[in-house]
Amino acid sequence: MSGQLAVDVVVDVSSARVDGFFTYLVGADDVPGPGARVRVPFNGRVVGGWVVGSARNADGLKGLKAVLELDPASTPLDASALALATWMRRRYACTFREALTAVALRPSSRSPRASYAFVEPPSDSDRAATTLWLAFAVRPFALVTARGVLRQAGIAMTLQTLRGELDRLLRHRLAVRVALPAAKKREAAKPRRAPLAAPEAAWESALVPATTDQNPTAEQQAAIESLDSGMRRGPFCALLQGVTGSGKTLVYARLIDRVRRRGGRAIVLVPEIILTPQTALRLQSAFGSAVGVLHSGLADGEKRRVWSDAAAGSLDVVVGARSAAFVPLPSLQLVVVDEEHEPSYKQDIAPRYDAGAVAQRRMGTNGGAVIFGSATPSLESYQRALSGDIAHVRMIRRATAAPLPPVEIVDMSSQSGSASRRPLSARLVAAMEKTLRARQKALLFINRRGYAGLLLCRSCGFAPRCRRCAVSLVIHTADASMRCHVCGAAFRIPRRCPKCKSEDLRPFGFGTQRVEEEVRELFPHANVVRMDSDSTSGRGAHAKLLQSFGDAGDVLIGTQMIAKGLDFPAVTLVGVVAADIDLNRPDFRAAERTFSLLTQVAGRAGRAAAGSSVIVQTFSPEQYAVRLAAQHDFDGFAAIELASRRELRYPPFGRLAYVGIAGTDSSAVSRAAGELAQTLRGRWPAMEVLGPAPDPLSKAHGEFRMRIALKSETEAELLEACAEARDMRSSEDARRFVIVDPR
DNA sequence: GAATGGTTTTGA
DNA sequence: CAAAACCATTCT
Repeated sequence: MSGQLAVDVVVDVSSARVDGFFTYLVGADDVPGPGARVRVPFNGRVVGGWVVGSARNADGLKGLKAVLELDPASTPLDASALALATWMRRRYACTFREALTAVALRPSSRSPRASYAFVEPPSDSDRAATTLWLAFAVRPFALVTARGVLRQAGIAMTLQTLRGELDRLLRHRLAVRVALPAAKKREAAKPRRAPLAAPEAAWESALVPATTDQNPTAEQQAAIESLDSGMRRGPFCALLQGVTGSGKTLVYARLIDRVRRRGGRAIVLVPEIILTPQTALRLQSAFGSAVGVLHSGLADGEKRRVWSDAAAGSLDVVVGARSAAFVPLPSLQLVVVDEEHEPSYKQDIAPRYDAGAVAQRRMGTNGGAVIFGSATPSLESYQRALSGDIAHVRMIRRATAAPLPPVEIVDMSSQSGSASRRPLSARLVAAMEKTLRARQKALLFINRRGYAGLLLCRSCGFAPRCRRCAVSLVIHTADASMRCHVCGAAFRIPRRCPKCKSEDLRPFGFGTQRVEEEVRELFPHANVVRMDSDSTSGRGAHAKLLQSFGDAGDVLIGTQMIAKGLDFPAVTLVGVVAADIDLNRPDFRAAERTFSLLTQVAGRAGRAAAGSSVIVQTFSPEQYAVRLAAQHDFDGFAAIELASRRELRYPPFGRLAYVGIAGTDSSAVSRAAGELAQTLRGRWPAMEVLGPAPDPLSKAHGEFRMRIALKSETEAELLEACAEARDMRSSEDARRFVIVDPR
């Protein structure tokens, strides 16, 4: 017996081709445990990696290399984190490494950038290399810097070509790759607390009149007792379905309080980063400094601090977006998923996990509880609650006892003549007049930013589209540009039609900017605030706009970012400018999304007292999602929607996955997609393989996109097919991505 | 993804 | 004829 030991390591190399672990030798006196972050030699270079599993005897294993070092800076993952990553890998058809980067605190995105350094002068004949040598003979340089120097010298080069050139220098041993010294790391940086204080204070005064020390209503109390008794019985999962304004946050706070008294800890997930401050403040009023905030918007250092505080046990509650589902809180006993129907809980890049499902997995294995809260649950959760798979607790009254506001539908197709080209109907304008005269506030919701959805040529029907993304360019008046909302490209608005040279170009379809213009014209004395991702780009801009609306605003115009979580008691009128925008999206969830959006927006009205109203403008007044949202009838809507889902075998009646194929060569993409679909059909005759069809986003960032939909009765079959689709060899110039349980 | 080694292409 | 381009294979 040699006594030599070995560990299995997942290398931090981003390719599906190296998914799995590799075995390395370790010294007997310095054995890294499972979950440790190490550096290992890999194919001629040094890469990071995670140890999975414990050390074992290396006898009989030949040709192994040795672990170089243990990363002292990172805390090892515990066994449950490793188990969670293992589960994610299969569940979301991602690589081991992708799963681990989600479960571990994501390594700094600004890792020391690899760069180059000369070791010998290049030959005189190579002009580019000689130029670089003159500039960087003795110091290392980065790719981008090199390009700058070359451009100065009049040598233009794409990064791609430059990379090739530099790689050639490496091959010829004239240069080496080095890691740039981590001098730019902010060791000496001041804590980033101060700039955060002001916006948070704004939230407090504008939006958080209610703390959690109010007395629960009878209905809230009943919900608390029922959920708590379920929680005490072991692993537990429940849907808390409470109408907008029913006071779900108070219920969460009380449950967390009980968990905490029993020595447990809790995570509260909210759908978006901008919603964390208000939730955190409410919980801080109850639990003080035991509450932490964690999301991807924090600076690296801050993130690290919260993460380690949580792991050390000095936090009892962590509030955060999606990624907070992984915080390593010891004795974690409760995860609250607020607004659980929100699609943002699904991560849209690999690993494409769903934070709610992750929470459930964590609590299922740890014996804790998950509470999904929503006024308009996802049909998956709702069906599970109906079938008794998870507990179902409802709250049908608002905590303030204010009634849900009446909703009036305005049929925009009956608007005649010039009125039909304006965003606001006479009915909505009249209601706004009345509201403003009473010194109350109005909120206008339109789910499209910019001025107009497209520019239309009246003589030939041509509408400019983004060449890289195949979507209409949206008109923005602020800088007279047309912008692609997929890739961000911006163009000047043409005076004449690029196709037929006609000058009769007209904006078509309304956006927030157009609505703002209209409102300013109609109500010149009103204080108008517009909130969309264009007006909230700066740090704290979001909170500042809300503050100013709360203080002196009359009309708030915005996209879906104003649909959630706002609580302005003075808002007595809510107008939905165009309910059809989401309804017409080519997605099986279009109706569900429209229903929930309308309900959430309507819920912003009259939270304090009676006498508020909601006006919904639509071209489809009879559509069931619109009609039933207006009647506040979730059950009625769900019954219709579930019946149609059942018929088409869409979730929750069967499992769904998309396999996407993307590439710059359109025919290669469709050939690869066709072959893949055929192979899948042959391999899985019982499974429904739909397509390939063009992805709803048929072209994005210059890549053509196709999509194959997989529908299956059983999870095992679906996941196996997904893993196969991902791993299948393909010689084509087409990349593949798998989305299990799309939202 | 990146390195390696083997094969084909290309241009003075 | 050798450098460059291409391509498949492998990584412990």
